[in-house]
Amino acid sequence: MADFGAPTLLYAVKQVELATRALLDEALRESGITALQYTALTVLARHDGLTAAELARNSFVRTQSMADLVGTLARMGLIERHPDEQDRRRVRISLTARGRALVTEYAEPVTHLEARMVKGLTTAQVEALRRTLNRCRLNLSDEPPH
Amino acid sequence: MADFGAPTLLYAVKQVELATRALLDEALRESGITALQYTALTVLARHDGLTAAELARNSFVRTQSMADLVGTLARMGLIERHPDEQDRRRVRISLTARGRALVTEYAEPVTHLEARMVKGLTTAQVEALRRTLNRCRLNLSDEPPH
DNA sequence: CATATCTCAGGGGCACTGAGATAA
DNA sequence: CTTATCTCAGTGCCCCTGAGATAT
Repeated sequence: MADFGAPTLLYAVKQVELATRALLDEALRESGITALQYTALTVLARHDGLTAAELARNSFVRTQSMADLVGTLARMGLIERHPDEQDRRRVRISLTARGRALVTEYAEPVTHLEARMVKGLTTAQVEALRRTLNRCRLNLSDEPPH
Repeated sequence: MADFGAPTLLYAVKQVELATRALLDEALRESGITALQYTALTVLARHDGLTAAELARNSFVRTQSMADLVGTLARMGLIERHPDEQDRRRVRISLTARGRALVTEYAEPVTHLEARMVKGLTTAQVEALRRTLNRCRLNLSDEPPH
């Protein structure tokens, strides 16, 4: 495939993300959920009881946007919402058995996709990529000086 | 900001892309275009005369999706479409003066955003990131063996 | 009162499928 | 006839703004 120039790192990141999203959407098509919805499920699998607002902040989107996504997953029966007894503004989110099964079912294809992405790179290069990306994320999360 | 776990590289890439998209959308808000539209304009700035189908393949989306985006940019007066004389199925796309001016106007903020992202990294680390991301993109573009 | 969470209503961007016209 | 490009029609997800209810 032609590469129409990747002059900036921002563009390079975007391109890799576009490619992974497309391939992940394709792999998930039969399940009826999108790449973004699957990603949200994996976050919940690792952090049971998060609220929609917490998920939103983690994903750099507005609370309302995350509420849409959460509502869709709830309608699909993949997550459950329970009011927090201590702070009744909050609604904590948990995976259902079906949601957990779906995450497990696609763990292997996702691992395979990631292996394809880093093919030909050394272990040291992969670890450097991971560390660097995490650093970039932190840099972008920081409040800019004012 | 809390980091709800980044177990996979796919997730780390997604997180960085989400953060950059959010900040770029914010910077571009006054201009009335989105981060994705701006990215398309920068690609056209560097590769005048591409067709919508070529842009689509480069962005891992369907021709129809790119046609929507191109139509929006044309309605805004940022690009122009000209039929190809040699192959009259093709419609070649060029930036208008206004489109070119917009790309130029935001070049500096985009550079600043990228500098913020890589703050604290060495030149060698930044170059390794660029090379690794480009390799990942190529790995994902390759047709998988069948 | 100020702040945080959640919800509702509305709008637009962006991706998809499917089908059709045109041209190589 | 097959293939590639572009367009139209319809659908749904995702993200936004703005406003309002509820709880801290």
